[in-house]
Amino acid sequence: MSAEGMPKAYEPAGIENKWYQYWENNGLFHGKPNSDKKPYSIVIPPPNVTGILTMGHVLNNTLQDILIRWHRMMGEECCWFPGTDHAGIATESKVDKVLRETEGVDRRTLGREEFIKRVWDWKAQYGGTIIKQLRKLGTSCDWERERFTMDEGLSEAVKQVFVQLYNKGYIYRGKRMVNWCPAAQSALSDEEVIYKEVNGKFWHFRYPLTDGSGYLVVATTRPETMFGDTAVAVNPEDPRYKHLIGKTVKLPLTDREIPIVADEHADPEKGTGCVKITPAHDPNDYQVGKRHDLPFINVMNRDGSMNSVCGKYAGMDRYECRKACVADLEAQGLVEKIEDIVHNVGFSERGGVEIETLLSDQWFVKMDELAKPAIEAVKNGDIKFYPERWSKTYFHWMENIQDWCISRQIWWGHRIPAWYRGDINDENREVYVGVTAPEGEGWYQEEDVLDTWFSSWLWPFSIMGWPEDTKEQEFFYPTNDLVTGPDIIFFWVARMIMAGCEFKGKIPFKNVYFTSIIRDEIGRKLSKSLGNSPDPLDVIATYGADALRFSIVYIAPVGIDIRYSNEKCEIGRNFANKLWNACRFRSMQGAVSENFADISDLVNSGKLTGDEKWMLAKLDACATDIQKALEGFNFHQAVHAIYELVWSSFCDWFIEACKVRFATGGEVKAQALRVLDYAIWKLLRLLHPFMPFLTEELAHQMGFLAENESIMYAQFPVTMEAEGAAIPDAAEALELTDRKFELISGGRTLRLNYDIAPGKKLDFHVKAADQRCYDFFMAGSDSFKSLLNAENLTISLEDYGSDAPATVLSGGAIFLPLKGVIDVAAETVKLEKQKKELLGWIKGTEARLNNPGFVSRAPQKVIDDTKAQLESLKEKLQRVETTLSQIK
RNA sequence: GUGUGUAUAGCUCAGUUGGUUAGAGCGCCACGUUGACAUCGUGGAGGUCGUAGGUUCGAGUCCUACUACGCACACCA
Repeated sequence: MSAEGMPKAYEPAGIENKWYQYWENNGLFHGKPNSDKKPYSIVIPPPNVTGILTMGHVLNNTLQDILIRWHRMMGEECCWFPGTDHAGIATESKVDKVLRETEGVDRRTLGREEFIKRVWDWKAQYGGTIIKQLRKLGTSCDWERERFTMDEGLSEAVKQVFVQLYNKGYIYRGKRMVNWCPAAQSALSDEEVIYKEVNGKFWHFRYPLTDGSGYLVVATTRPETMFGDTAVAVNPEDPRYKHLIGKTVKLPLTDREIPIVADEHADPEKGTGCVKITPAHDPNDYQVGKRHDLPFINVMNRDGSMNSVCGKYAGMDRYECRKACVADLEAQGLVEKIEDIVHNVGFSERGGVEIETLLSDQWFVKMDELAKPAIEAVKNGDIKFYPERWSKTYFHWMENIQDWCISRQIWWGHRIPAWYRGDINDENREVYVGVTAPEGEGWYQEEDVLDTWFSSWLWPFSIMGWPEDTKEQEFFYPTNDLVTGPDIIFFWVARMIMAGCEFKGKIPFKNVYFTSIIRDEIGRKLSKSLGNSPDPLDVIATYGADALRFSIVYIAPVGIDIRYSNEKCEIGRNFANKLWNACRFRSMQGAVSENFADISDLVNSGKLTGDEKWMLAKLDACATDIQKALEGFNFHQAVHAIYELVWSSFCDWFIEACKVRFATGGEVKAQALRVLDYAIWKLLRLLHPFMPFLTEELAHQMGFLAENESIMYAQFPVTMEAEGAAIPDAAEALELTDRKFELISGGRTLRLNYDIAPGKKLDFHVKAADQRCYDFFMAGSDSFKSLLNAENLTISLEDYGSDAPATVLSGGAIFLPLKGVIDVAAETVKLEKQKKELLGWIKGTEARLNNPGFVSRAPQKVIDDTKAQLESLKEKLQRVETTLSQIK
């Protein structure tokens, strides 16, 4: 393709769509379970089916895509299993809301069956949004294997697991204190409760003693629950109240009489030392109630309103009732005082409303036995966490694990496979648990559905067809890497490990990489209400998917929160454009070289220039760096390595150094182009996992691939040594070329200091530091000269020998011969400053070497290095002094 | 309360098992556009590495305490 075919700026939109379609239509994402290659697999953390793509998804899926594309290029048989989660409560409330807004009906008026049908309809119409959006990002998921947690097969897995755990005695049903969400009108697990600090009041009420001898003052933050009080507790050792134990008080606003009991739970230091006991609405009070055999009085309806036991307050909302209670107590003179306090209150993760704790019949999973092998798997290193510290969080939770409340009083989800026979209110009615309904008359199914996570925890194998035996499981299970946010370590990661160990007898994945949390530029969480949550699709439209992917990894710090703003995507966009133009420049020099992929003959011929060896060595180092970085999940480091390679080493130095050789033409140009092509093809492959679209486009544009080939399956670069063509004298070429480039920068500084236009050709003189440098600089003098934009460049072992501004560097000194224009004063100041610095370093280094402690204790290598350093400092000083004396 | 993290240039962050001139990007300043790229180039300014101790021949790096800001869990009448 000619340069005319390449616009001056990279325009991603059309290119991205073109290649994604090509990849997907040609089945390039598909992983086959019976390959003789090494398997590599990832399961996607299934996004909510109602969801739309967020920056969090972008980060998470970019990282997974980097991993899978990298492994694919290393010749492994890769499969990334995608899908979505039915997200019980979230989806149910979302569809409920939509129905209310659009049709004016809610789920209750529709009834269970009709409502569920509507949810499926809704899912069919809008549910695929996030899946379509993920494609825009370039994710190479195996879409043929897309699954949904309520697909038939996955539902089967859920039932099997439920029955299996029930039969093992790990699942039980019982009346327990649970977290209740009045918005969803369902029980929640402990993990679904978020504690937030809120400003509240501490009300001190007078509870009159029945015998008329006064009153007790109890303090509470929840006045409305007083209708459920069945005792007042005092500490048995509390001298203030000891004599009252066994007496009763009259519960205000009711006509009930309740006992004063002695219980350790009452802390004399807290509040008034007297605590109202509401056993049906507080976990601690529940325990007290059990110890003292108190009645359990439920005072609330499912929606958080007060129920019939509350007399005239019945039907009021809990907050309304709170106000009314306080007002009425005040009127009766029973309010002692009201304090302002800040306290933690539990909120429902999904509903956002304050949760209630109340007694109800729910299904639970006993977790302690399940946890044991899962703890062991992380302890013994079968599963590794990155960053490693998350394993502490994991252990802490796992070692204190509580039973898991899995029943939800909603409709959208997997209905619990349990059936009852007998009166619904009979606690001893018959129960049957099985995959299918029992035979016989009179059975009716449990109304509740399962917690969403009860299907998600099976994801790594249910997605592969479990409980059927499938080739997918045989080949791809356990998966290799899991990439997810640390916020779901309990919800999902820990439970998947337990499920894998229990049902497959094998861990579900080997490595877990926990991503950073994305925040806005000033560190706030991204949220819709703050309006600081960028739409990734807008970002992709503006900057390109590759730019977004690259930038977000580039700016992601190691293990702490990411501060994101759209402007940061300029990093990736500019980088893409830079590479695009480098390739555009190359294509202007003529057709792609033959044998661009293998230059071993050239390497062995001994014809490589120093610059070329330097470039190839840089590529080697970068390939090694990226390999190492990705093996340790250091995405950030990998991206920085390729950025540095492309922009600095390749564009700023190597291409610039090539230009003079292109101008020379003939064999010189042909060799330069071939090495350049080799380098471009290599760095495109290095970059492909990070910027898939751009690299595919350029690989074709440049002619590295035939029309029916894809860079997706090109080999991920290894070092030239691994290719069987080690670069001769690579280390020396690296060192001496660096020195040469350093001298060139020095020369440019001289030019600027003397206000000489960059375009003006002028003479330079270089005094090489030693014979080795001299020989190397002479061999590469063509680019040396052109990079300096010099009219003449003399390289010698001699000083320039007259008054000229100079800079002294490790490779030697560079002089700018300016007859008569030298600013002696300025030069003297500059050189004196350098001399002073050098003297300081020499003094310090000598002091170190004269320190007996250093010489006797430091390793020999450090001592040798220090000595060598001192020598070079002294040499440098000498050159500075010589130059100084010549100026004067 | 327990655990855990962070503090380095104006901003956002790198900085290997301690090795002695602490780096990058952005921003800033100066100069530059007859063609790879102004989404660019060349050069420059800018940091006593949160504070105080300690270990060591040597500390941004290890230890202790403190300060500030996070996060998780627990408590929360």
